[in-house]
Amino acid sequence: MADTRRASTPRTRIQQVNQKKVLDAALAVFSAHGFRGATLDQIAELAGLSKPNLLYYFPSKEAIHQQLLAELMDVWLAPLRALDAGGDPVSEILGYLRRKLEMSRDMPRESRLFANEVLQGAPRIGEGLSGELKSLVDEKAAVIAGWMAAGRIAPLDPYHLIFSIWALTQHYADFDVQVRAVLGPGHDPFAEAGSFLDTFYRKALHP
Amino acid sequence: MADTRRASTPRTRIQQVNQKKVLDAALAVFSAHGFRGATLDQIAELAGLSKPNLLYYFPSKEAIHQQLLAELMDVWLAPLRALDAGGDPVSEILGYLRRKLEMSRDMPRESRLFANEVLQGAPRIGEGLSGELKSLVDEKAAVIAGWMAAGRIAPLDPYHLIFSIWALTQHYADFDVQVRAVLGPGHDPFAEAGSFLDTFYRKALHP
DNA sequence: CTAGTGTTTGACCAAATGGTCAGAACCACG
DNA sequence: CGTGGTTCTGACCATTTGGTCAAACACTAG
Repeated sequence: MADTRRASTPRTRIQQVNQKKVLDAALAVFSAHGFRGATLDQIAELAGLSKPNLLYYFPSKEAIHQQLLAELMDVWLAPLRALDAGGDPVSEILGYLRRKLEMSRDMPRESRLFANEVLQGAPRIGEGLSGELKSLVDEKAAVIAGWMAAGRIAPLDPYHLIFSIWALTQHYADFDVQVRAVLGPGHDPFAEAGSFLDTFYRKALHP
Repeated sequence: MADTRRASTPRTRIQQVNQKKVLDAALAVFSAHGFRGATLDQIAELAGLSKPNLLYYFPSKEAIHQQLLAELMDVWLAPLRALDAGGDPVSEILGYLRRKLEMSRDMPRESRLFANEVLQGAPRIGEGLSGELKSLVDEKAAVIAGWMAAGRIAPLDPYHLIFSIWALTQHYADFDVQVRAVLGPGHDPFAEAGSFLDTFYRKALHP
């Protein structure tokens, strides 16, 4: 019976292993060259599989890309989800900042995959942005606005405050080459960014 | 005699006009789809020329892309060049911020072209980053460090301060779709960003 | 062992794409 | 007018690339 190879439900150990190999290779290639710039041959070679074998596990290039983005969305939003309305405002926001920066440091490929997608107009996750993402941001922006109204942190547009955290942290992953080129050798961009951003936001948020 | 069609020295009015048409079309297509994602057919059609005719003016796809990047570099660095060591520190930095934000608003295609290039590891302008760009940043970072040492603005890492301005302003061009999706309709992202960033930096820079 | 299912591959295909070329059309100028 | 350079095009080409397929191979349950 035809087995509509669905990546979401691996049945064999081999399937599990190889699907993981493919997704990992695809992440590397897509994030480095963009969707159009990536080729199945590149992905297959990096995964250690033949191209037809790769296409045995995923129905198409599109499908691989889509699954990567789908899996990424959850991980990507986790730090913001963790922002706690009951915590201390400054600690919560700085904590979010720190978690996002750590993600840029530890998952730069994922960051670039996302950046590539949004740069090109988010053709494959447009709904994700105006749906899941917007809902979450609306919710957390309200929390932050509450803190501001209570005078616990400086009054700022909460949406753009969140945007600023995205921009500043993702910049270190997405523009890594540029940052390193400008700083020159002998620097740890992420460590430096950590303390810079901490000071920066601490001052900006002070009521 | 063979005329090595060099885009840099247009001889005829027709050459001038058509080269401009090509570059404009190419900017639109490259910035929207990345280098590999763009096709000569797309560019030719948008420029209103046939593909062979397009290749009469530029020797290759690469050449078009390279010229766009080369021309862009100057424009891109102009705002930072204008940062005046003799001016008032806060005004100068906020002025730089404003000029960069205006560039994001008025030249989003250029911003995305640049972002695409750097995202993929800056394969075509790597030297530009560690040469021209680094020199300029070194110079201006020293100026800012001077202001900080004199206690005229808060002490912060000047390099990362500059990075922060890049990140925050370019974000509104490069992630425009995301920003608009999250804000929903009825917003002017750039206007809001203008006042948010002004307040934000004013607080952060205060000694 | 063996049958049946899951896995892998070489050979192949159609479409897309960057680029070429010979010649036609156009245009300015003596 | 006509001549020489400039501009433009249809036809064509080689390569790349996403994807298919029949058949070979491997593994495991009975």
